[in-house]
Amino acid sequence: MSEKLYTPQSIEAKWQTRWDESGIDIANEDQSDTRPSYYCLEMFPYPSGNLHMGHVRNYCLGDAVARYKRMQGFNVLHPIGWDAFGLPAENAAIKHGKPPAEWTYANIEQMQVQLKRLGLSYDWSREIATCKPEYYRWEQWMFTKLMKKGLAYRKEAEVNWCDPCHTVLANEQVEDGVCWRCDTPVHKKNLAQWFIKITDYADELLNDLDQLKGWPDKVVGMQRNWIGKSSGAEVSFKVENSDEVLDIFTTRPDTLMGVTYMAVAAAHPLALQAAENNAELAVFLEECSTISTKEADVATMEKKGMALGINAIHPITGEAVPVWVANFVLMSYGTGAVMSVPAHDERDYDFAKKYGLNIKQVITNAAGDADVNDAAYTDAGVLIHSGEFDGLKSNKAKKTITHWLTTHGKGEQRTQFRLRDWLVSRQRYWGTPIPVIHCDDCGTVAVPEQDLPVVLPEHLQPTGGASPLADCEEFVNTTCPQCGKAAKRETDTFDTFMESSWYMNRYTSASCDTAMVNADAMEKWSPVDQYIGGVEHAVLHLLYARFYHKLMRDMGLFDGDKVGSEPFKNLLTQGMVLLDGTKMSKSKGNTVDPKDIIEKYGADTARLFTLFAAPPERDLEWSDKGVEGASRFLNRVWVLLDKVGNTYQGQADAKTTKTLRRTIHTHIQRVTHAFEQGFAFNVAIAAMMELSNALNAFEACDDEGKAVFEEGAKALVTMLAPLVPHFACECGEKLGFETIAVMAAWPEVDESALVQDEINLVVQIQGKKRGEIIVSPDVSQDDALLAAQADEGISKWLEGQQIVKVILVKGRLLNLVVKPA
RNA sequence: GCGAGGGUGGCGGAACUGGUAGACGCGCUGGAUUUAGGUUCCAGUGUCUUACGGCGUGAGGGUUCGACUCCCUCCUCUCGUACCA
Repeated sequence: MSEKLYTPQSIEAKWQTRWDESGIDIANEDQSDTRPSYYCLEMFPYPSGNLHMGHVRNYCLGDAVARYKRMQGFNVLHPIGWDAFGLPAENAAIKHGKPPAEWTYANIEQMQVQLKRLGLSYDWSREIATCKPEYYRWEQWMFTKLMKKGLAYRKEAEVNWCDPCHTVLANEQVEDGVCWRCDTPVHKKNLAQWFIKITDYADELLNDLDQLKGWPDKVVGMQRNWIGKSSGAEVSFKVENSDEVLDIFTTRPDTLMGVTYMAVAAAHPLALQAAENNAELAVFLEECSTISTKEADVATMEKKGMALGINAIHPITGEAVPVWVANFVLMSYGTGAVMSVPAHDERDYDFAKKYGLNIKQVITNAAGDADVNDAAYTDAGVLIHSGEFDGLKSNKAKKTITHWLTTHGKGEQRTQFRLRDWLVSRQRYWGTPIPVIHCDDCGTVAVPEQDLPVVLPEHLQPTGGASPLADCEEFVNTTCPQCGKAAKRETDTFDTFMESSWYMNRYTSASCDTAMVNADAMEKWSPVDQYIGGVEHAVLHLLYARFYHKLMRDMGLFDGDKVGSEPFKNLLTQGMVLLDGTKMSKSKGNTVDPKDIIEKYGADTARLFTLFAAPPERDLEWSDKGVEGASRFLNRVWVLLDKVGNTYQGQADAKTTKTLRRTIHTHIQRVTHAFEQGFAFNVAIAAMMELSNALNAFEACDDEGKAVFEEGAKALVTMLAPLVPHFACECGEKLGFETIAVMAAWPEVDESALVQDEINLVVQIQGKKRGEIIVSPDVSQDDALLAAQADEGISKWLEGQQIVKVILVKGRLLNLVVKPA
């Protein structure tokens, strides 16, 4: 018995070696290759050292796509690399006392082996690691160009600061408001930081979303909301007894007459100034500086505030309204100040109630009976208590009031984006050095192109305190490229989203050492035809990558007309891998190690299960029993192939043979359709299982039967090839395929095999199924009705009833609407 | 808080543009093979009901000849929320 079983351990290595030797996974750059090109990309991994099930799922999906497209006749680019900079390497370095570089390179080596065991068809000749100077030098080059264009600039921004550790903490390193290492409360601190002006591209990033027909609607929607274009007015409030002006943005200028106070951020200059001779206020501002910088925390915390003791002058009425500081106003958003209209904004309403501030209703509903006694009235409506603007509807009032402000020099119509400029500097060691030199005389100077790359020293050891780069004299000390005097290098590094924002383009030209990308290669491969990765990247990574692609285009690195302005044509966002309903994670201890599964069942079983257990975009619940089921299926197919060429004593007459052939071709059609419709591999596999079951139930008793059975077996093996490539190759060899199964042509549907002489037509009465009739596929409504009335099981439902309506859905059902006669 | 997505048997899921709900797999039950266990094979398996049949896709309402599918209200879970990647 065991001899009959398929043994993955012995065949998987064999086929992996053959694929390697034949070079079938290398994307062909040869001009003479006339196949259309197809670029399939999975989000590259962070080299944590261990391949987890999330990776396995991601790469099995991508490999199935890449292999399917090769079989469809495409010249496929399917690259892999490493997103190698980042915080975890520094954490590991602190823990193990080894430099992050050492840890990272060792992990990459380990994960290469793990990936290869899965039998993924990668073009390893294009492998990149973002921590290598030959990669990040182009990122540095790009940044210096952006500085020249004025698209990169320096500005103060808040960071999480830990005093004892003397370092900036990532949000992830702040746990319940204290430092993860020393438990000291974290507070905010301002630091000069580098930004890239993504807001200059906000409109294009928004408009080009319309091009992304191959993206899930949800991702497009999330990006649209993230960019958050809104129109409204900028309004200037004079500060009483001062030359200062408080500028605010509002989407509701129609409620301007209802302003009863102003709110500014704790870090706002007006607040800081007022606190200088107000001890109580200073304490409050200090308290505000300890709250989280996370938007979710800011939005859900208790709203607190304090009067600054100064007033602003209402631009229209000239009345004085008090200026408050409020912990929910963010300095990083807009101007760090807002006008407050408690009558028509929920948050302002709650705040006003809490602190006894005035509430002035200026909008009412059409009936004129809306009140604000218990809650804010936030809908649009008609203006009241608004002087000359009374009686205007909200929409009209927005324009009228904005116009009034404009003509009086106190404001103007403005478009505001929720999107903020991209803060790209990090106060960390393991990242791309920002290519800038600080000179006492010349200021901030970009490193000239010929001096790039600024190479990160890889031997340094982080301690958890300040970046070791700052203490590395041979790195820090340099000369000013402009005046030649002694100067210091910037010791901040780039956000790792910088590296992952352009890697998809670098793969097209991985070995190019004269430019960031090669324009011809970009034309051949870009944009990515199919991008696959986790939905957690729906906004940040995917937005930054879209932005970067446009930056590269505008830098003239490729022809935008030929390549296009978007880097990813189609996007598949895969779900997470769960165990017992929660995400598999090391910290929770609910992981399944892919290595164990591969050792026990083979890579193909692991691949088959992850593709079968859930649709790609949904979360996948891990099931050991399900894995066994996948393994059983492969065994059943393996045994099934022994029947090829054999004749049995069955009753497979001509009709049964014809039915089998129809089944084979409807299933080729269904599998192909499932592949084409969003890569629904789970549905495709179910259809292949059905085909396998149908073949298994068939016993050929003549040559015709044998031939059809063989046709079905070959189609099944061919369609399995993108999913379980080792298994399919071995089966293909067994069946005498002319080429190895993974290079075989995808089976084609023979339309003539699909034709049916008669079908089962469902008969419904009042929409409920009451029976079936056997009719010709193109039966007329009248004939179908006669056949239904002639059927005993159906006609009993028609006794004493009058048929008032007949609906025939061709090939599907007949519905009779009746009423008592 | 805000933004987005999901909820179908005991479980994972299927159902083309509104047209037979539960394909396929897991589990379970019974049987065959086996000294036994495992494996493998065969049959059954939404639920209530003796049956006829009724009821069933998170809850409630609506549109329709017909609703898992479209509309409204609500509940709930998941993801993102800008220094994790």
